[in-house]
Amino acid sequence: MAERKDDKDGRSLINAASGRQGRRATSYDVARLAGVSQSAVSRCFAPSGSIAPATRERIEKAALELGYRPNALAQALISRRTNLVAVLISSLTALNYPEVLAELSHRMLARDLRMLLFSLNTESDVDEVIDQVWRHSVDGVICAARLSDEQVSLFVDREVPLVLYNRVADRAQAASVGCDSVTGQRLLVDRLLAAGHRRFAIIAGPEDSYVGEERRRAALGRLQEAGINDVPVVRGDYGYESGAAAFAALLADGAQFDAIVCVNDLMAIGVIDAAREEFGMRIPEDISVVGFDGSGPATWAGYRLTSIRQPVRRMTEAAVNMLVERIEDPDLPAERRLFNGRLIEGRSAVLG
Amino acid sequence: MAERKDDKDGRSLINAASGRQGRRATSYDVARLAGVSQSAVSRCFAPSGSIAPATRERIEKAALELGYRPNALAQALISRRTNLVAVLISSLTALNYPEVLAELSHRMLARDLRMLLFSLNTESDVDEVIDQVWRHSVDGVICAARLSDEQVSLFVDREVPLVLYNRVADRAQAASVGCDSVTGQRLLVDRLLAAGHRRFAIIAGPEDSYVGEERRRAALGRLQEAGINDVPVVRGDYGYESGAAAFAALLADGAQFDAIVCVNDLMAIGVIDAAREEFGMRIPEDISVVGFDGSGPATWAGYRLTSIRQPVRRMTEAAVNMLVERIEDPDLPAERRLFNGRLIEGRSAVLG
DNA sequence: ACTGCTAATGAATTCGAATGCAAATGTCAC
DNA sequence: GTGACATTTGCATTCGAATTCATTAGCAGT
Repeated sequence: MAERKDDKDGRSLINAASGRQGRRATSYDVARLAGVSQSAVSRCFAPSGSIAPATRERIEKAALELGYRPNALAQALISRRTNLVAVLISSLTALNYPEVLAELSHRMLARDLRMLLFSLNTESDVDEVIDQVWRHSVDGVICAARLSDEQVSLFVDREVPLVLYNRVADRAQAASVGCDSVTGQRLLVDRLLAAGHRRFAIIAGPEDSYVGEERRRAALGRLQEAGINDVPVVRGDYGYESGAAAFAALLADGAQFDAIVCVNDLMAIGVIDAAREEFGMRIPEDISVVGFDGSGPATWAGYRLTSIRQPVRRMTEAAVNMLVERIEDPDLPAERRLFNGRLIEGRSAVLG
Repeated sequence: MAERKDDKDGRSLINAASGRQGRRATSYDVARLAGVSQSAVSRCFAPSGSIAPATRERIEKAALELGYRPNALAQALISRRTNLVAVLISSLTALNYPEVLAELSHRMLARDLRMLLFSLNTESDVDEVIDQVWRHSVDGVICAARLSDEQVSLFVDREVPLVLYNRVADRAQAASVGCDSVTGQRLLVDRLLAAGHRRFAIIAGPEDSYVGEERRRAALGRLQEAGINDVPVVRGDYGYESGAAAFAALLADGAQFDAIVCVNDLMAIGVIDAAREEFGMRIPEDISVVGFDGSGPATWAGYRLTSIRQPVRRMTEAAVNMLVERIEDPDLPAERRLFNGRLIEGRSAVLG
């Protein structure tokens, strides 16, 4: 033991003397310089530590001098709290993805949480990513990417708090936030009905997309309520090109419609561009187009897309809040928080 | 609680029995079950560990049974290697930000690195973020956000490998990757000159933006070579609105021009939309507009922006490579790698 | 002066895996 | 059978901070 201490003394003298080559200062270095024990240093930096004001001052002075900052790894290891949150997000498809990420990042920083980001694309990545998340002992996970029920269960079984963003788990129990598709599509469809539209088409997302299917069903449901059936549906992959392709497919099929409901903005933009540039149509005079998300480009003067703006700030805030609650009390039951989007009255649909 | 499904194969039963408090299995647990020492378990999972095949098999079986995965925190603490890379990125301004992030994420995952993401917006955040980065002992940093020279020096002094993305440090030494503004702007300006344009305007970025100023100077320089001086310059903030506003300002100033060089795509799109929708102009017939980045929306049929496509894949690959090299050998000298962008022949500029 | 109490402090232990070193085992040659 | 040698293995220590527990100092009350 004494030998160990001497060893440390020697090294840190060199460290202090050269000031350059050294490993970073530890709480022991600070303790020695301040003439206190390592425990005192730890307590000085802990919010609940009981320390005499004079001692605190000495320690803070020494810490400043050595440029000491507590090592997050060591803190995490002993306290079983990493302050890390894994954020899983599927790649670029969504147009509001940068906004969501930025909001999450700031809210998490404000809550003293750090973001471990994983961008998923191919299905094969997921299990590898989940393994990494597990190995890093994150305090929680926010997932805005497709997750199978088994994968959700993995988190539940391991008691890792999980909040799903804009999706839900089919059978497994998981907290989630979302933007209400039913009221959103009702606003959009009612808007189109009021404008006199009676012949609709829908551009939906992939079958395995939760929000896509929800929005498709909601739109179809509302149309059915209004006595409109046999609405043609084409599926895209949420991408710009797929919107244009879906539109072309509708035309090729000889479908009759003067209003198109797209389940996201990017496909709606693809539709508008294809209609205008490829087929020489005018929007909204020839066809009304509506989207969903209210993302940046949707508001551009070139599109002025009629859409549902997701309350991203409130949704991300809710996601982080729900996660923090579940980190502090892992026994909280699953919960789903649904927010209503706001109708953006653009010019991509004729006025009623 | 503890309502696990013991139906499958008894594995979860044992798992539940041994770790009923939810405590995850450690190398000691595995060692005990396999009848070996903790060291053996560690060696079994280390790439260089020397283990008898039979022992390895026993350990792997036990590990599987307990769902054991090495704790990244403990590994990092002892080995002084966290496999964490901090990525600092400034908020949503850049249109190619999602692409950059996705590419970085995948390349890092392939290199067994995890991404700690910080999204910076206000200048005030930065020091707080740098502190967090330091406390987490990241192996390196990739920065695509504004960093003062002092802040760069902080990383250099602490010997944290740093690679700057699309920016350089003024005086401090730091590795960096970028897209060459000079050749890029030369391509664009030459294209406009060949089309017969002689009256130019430039929409630049904020004065404190490195790439913005570089691109502004490069465009002005090339124009000067062609004997064109007195080019009006208006500054924007890289945002869509600011492009539109800058265009309106140019018109209000009575500037004479038929070609506009914007230092990024988003402002160019703002210009096009303002010209078309607000001022009833036709693009490119009335005015040619070029951008820089080659981001997604720039290729949309509604814009078909003539622009310089940054080789994002190669740039991110280079950034990660340079960082890994410097993690493995911290004494490597600073280095700057510049890539040439590719001219995208859009339809926002008249053909030559 | 002595008891009783609180606040401040330090020694020792802990988190979970990696590793230097020594011991044990095994292999082969002579 | 012995010695030389390579391969496995385990013990003990290490990384850096938090925390428990026991101790001490400080101070009021009687």
